[in-house]
Parts: sequence; structure tokens; C-alpha cells
Amino acid sequence: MNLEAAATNSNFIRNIVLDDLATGKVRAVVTRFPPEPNGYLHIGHAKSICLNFELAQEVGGQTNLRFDDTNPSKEDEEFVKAIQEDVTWLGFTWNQLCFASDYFEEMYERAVLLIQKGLAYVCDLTPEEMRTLRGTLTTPGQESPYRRRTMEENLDLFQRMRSGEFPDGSKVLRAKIDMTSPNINLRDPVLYRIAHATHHRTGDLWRIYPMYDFAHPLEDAIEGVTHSICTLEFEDHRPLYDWVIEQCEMPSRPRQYEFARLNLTNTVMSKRKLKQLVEEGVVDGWDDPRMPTISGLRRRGYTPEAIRSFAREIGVAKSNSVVDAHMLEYFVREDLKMKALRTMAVLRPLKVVITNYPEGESEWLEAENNAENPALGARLIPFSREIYIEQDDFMESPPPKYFRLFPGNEVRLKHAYFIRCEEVVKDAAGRVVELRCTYDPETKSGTGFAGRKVKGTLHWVDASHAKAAQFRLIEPLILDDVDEAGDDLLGRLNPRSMEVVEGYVEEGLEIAGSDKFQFFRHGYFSVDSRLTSPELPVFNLTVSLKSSFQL
RNA sequence: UGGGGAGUAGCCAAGUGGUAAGGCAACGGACUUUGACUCCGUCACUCGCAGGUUCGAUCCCUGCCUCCCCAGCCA
Repeated sequence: MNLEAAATNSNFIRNIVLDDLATGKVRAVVTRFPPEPNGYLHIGHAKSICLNFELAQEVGGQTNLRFDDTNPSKEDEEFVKAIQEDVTWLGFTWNQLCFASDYFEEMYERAVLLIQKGLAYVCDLTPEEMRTLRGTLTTPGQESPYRRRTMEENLDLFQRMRSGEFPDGSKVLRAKIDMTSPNINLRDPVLYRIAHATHHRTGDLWRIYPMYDFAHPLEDAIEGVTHSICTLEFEDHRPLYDWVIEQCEMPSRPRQYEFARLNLTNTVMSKRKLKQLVEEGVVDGWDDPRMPTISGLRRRGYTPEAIRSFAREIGVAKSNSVVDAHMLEYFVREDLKMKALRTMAVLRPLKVVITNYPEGESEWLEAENNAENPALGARLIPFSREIYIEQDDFMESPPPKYFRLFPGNEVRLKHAYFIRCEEVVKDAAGRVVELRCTYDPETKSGTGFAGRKVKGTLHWVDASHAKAAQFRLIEPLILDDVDEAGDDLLGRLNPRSMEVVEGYVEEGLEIAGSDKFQFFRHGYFSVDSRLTSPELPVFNLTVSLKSSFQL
């Protein structure tokens, strides 16, 4: 795939931007990524981040990282830090770091302006009363009895709301628009609510906080954002967005455009649900390698490049869709293919004794680190009389077309020799515990031996130099097709989302200067940043290799 | 029964009044010291459905169908 071409994949938002530039409607493009710091970023956010940053980048524009921190009861500094780390890790640099809370004073002034223009009023209705008067989808709403308060009274009340005179929930500031609008968002929406909560940045300075519908357009306008990109559910808020910009007399005129959020098969993509998994201890944190969070993907071994390529390739459109998770996997494999050292690990060891190999002797064999990328060099691996192979690579009575090891069969040991299975050793229970094989010195790797061919090539680890390691085999945390699970998230948990096995890796992997490896015939693995130790390295399965093999 | 959106292959997704890009998946075959990779090939006579306009419609018009979103003092 041509990355340059992919970077300029056509999509409707890009077309709008290009057109705005061509017609002179805007001179320079400014976008923004506006997360609320109430959770960690996930792969769905990555789609938005890539869209905003890459689009601006393409046309020489700017992108701000702006925290939409207008609800202190849900937000936290921890998330502010994590979000910045994730955006940076993805490879983006924002032009300005902004906080909606930095604009609270200006927002307040704009609200006062609305009151002065007779376009906003303080309303004492209870939430229940307000809901009742709002009407329904098919019936118009009715005006609040407080709608006719005088401008002076509204100004006074709003100021007193600010000063903390009233308890939470007792009053709100509402826009005066149209209670009969077929668009419910225009039925006198709430602009400010009272919240005696400590804000992570402004502390106890404010007792009133602006609502999204009021704050967001102002934030965009204040920053000079030209293209405010958000998701589909905000589509019918756009008239209100425009109303706020217009009536608050903002000099700058941002436009809102909506696209479909990312959905992935076997993945939950809502902060609320991800938070639930964290809080109920289903996972070991937001960065659990099974989580679709940026930090989880990072810990699992995904690369920023892979995520960016994925984001470009899935496109940007307005129809609700569910992307096959195979696509995401494809892009990590693609990225790691040339980067990762291709080494050997045995996940479920079976001992093999090479009976004709001299006892007490060993030799060092040369192995290239990545056959497709010579720049990655080569290493020496030990070989001796006892090695481990994969339990799955032996069957006592195999089906047809099984070309791994079985009694009498000969296979190649990657980077080493051909071996033939001569004898099977079992324990009292009849389980195979050891294989006794012979090797043929003439078949040594690299000698160009062509005397005969074998169908199978196995990976292995020398027993005397093997390093014990733990492997965490990851599968989807949440399954799509669970009968009768309904909306019960926990009912959709995959019982096999993580299988932990212990086996061996080649010695010396820790000094390879990388935390990502391909383990031959298994897949790509990454050192777990939290669990690994010098005594027992721990690897997470980033993604398995494709395989057409089936028994 | 209100308003706002969307329907192009199994999944994403371009596209335009001139005869359906690309990617993922899948399936054949070649190659192979990874049952991987790579390579070659296959995969929409048709763009939700029905009419209409036109020399010609996925694109324009009309009607219909299906799906998604909206009744937080969340974002």
C-alpha cells in the first residue's frame, strides 16, 4: 500500500476543507481535538485525532488539543495527563494546549450578553418540571413560567448563581429560543447549571458551569477554529451551535461537521463501558493490553504507525459502520513485519533429545534477525543435544497433510538441522513427555544442503540456554455474538480473553534493544511494561500470524 | 405520528449524467528454512426498492422501505 496515497484518501470533510481553501472561504485551517478529561482515549478517538491533525497538516494548518473540561464532577487531572501522553505517542504535536476552563470568564460575559439581548433567562423549574414542559418528540413544549423574567432580574439572579448563593439544581440559565421547535435541542436549552464542585483547574472559583452546547461553539470561536469536527450524534445540535456563535456575536465563525464514530467488531467503544471494566476489576487498568484504549494498545505492542495507517484506511463517512477488527490487526502486522526481530519462543514446551548429538557439546548457529530486512543483522543461537519444541508440533498419529513431527518423520529445525523422530517417551498417564530424535549433520542450515526436502520447519529453543518466560495470549475481551447477553456488558466477556502460559525464549532477547519481537510461527509479541522482570520476562501477544493451518 | 442523518460486495469505502477505485476478509494457484511473507488469479452486469426524466441514471426527480440519532441541569 502506498502510504502517501493513503494519506490523501478522499473523504467528504477533506473535500470541504480543500474547497473552502480553494474558494477563499477560509485562509488557514484550524482544527482541534476536544476530549473531555473523564477517561482514557481509545482507538475511536485515534480516528478523530488522526483526522484532525493530518487534515490540518496536509494544508499547512493548525490543530489544538483542547480539554473540554466543563463538568468538574466527572473530570480529573489524571486523564488530562494520560490524554496528552497518548496524543503525543500517536505522533502528533498540537499548536496550542487549551482548556475550556480558561474561557469561563469570557463565556460568562457572553451569557450576560444573551441576557441583555433578551435571549437567555434564569429558570427555577425542577428537572422533572423542565422535562414535562419540554414536550415529547411529537408534541411541542410549553414555555417556562420563568421565561418572562425581566432582564434586570435575570442579570441579578445569574450573578448570584455565580457567587454561589443558590444550591445545586435550584436554578439554571436557559436560552430563549423556541419551545415548539421540532428540534428538541432548540426548546430553550440549558446554558449554565449550578455545581458546587471543585474543578481540577479552577478550583472553587466557579459555582456555575457552562453546558456543552453553549461552551463548545464559544471554545471553537475563541480559538479561531475553522472546521469543528465531531461525531454524528451532534448533528441536530448544529443549529444551536450556529445560534450560539451568532447570538453571542463571536467575531470568528467556525463550522461544525459530523462524521461517524469508529466501531470495531468484538470491541466496546464507550468510555462509560471501558470505565466499568476498569472499576469492576475486569481488567487491570485502562492500559490492560486487552483494552481498546490507546494505552492498552501501546502496552499490547501496537505502534503509532499502525494505528495511523489504520485510521487513514478506514475512511471518514457519515454512515454508521462496524469495521472488522481484522483490519486493525492487518496494519500492526504490516508495520511490525520489517521492524521486529524474528526470534524463537516455545510457548508449550516438549523436550526433544537428539540422541546422536554428542553429550556435553554445543555449537552456535547463525540466524538472521529478519530475513526480509538484512539491516537488522544476525545473531548466534546455541544448539545442543536437548532442545524444546512446541507441543503442537508433534502428533503421534497425525492426520494426512500434517507435516510437522510424528514418529518416523523428518522436519527441519529453523536455522539448524533436519531431525527425525525415532522414539516417543510417555509418562505413566500416557502423555508424551519427551521425543528422542536423531539429526543429520549434513543438513546444517546455511550449507546449501539439497539432498532431500522436508515439508515442515519447526522453531525451537536450546534447553541448556533457554530463558523461562511468560506469554499472555490475548483474545477479544468482549464478544459480539453472545446469545441472550443483550446490553449486559459482563455477559459478553470472553472467558478466554487472556491465557497465560509459561515456556521459553532464546537467551539474550532482553539485550536486543527492542521490546517487540516476532516469535516464529506464533505472532508478534511485546514485553509487558508492567509485569516483566529480569527473572521472568513477560510478553503480550500483540497479534498472531495469519495461518491457513487447521487440523 | 416530530426533527435530524444514512443505505455502493462478508466488512470499511471512493466515485460520477458516459457504463462501478482502493483496502480488509475469503477462496484458488506459485514460491517458501515461518502452514508467515511475497507473487499471480478469483471476488458488485450493478450501487436499499419502485417508478419517472434522459441517447444513457449509482448519480437528477417522485414515491416507498430499512437502519441510526434526539425528550441530561452529560459530552
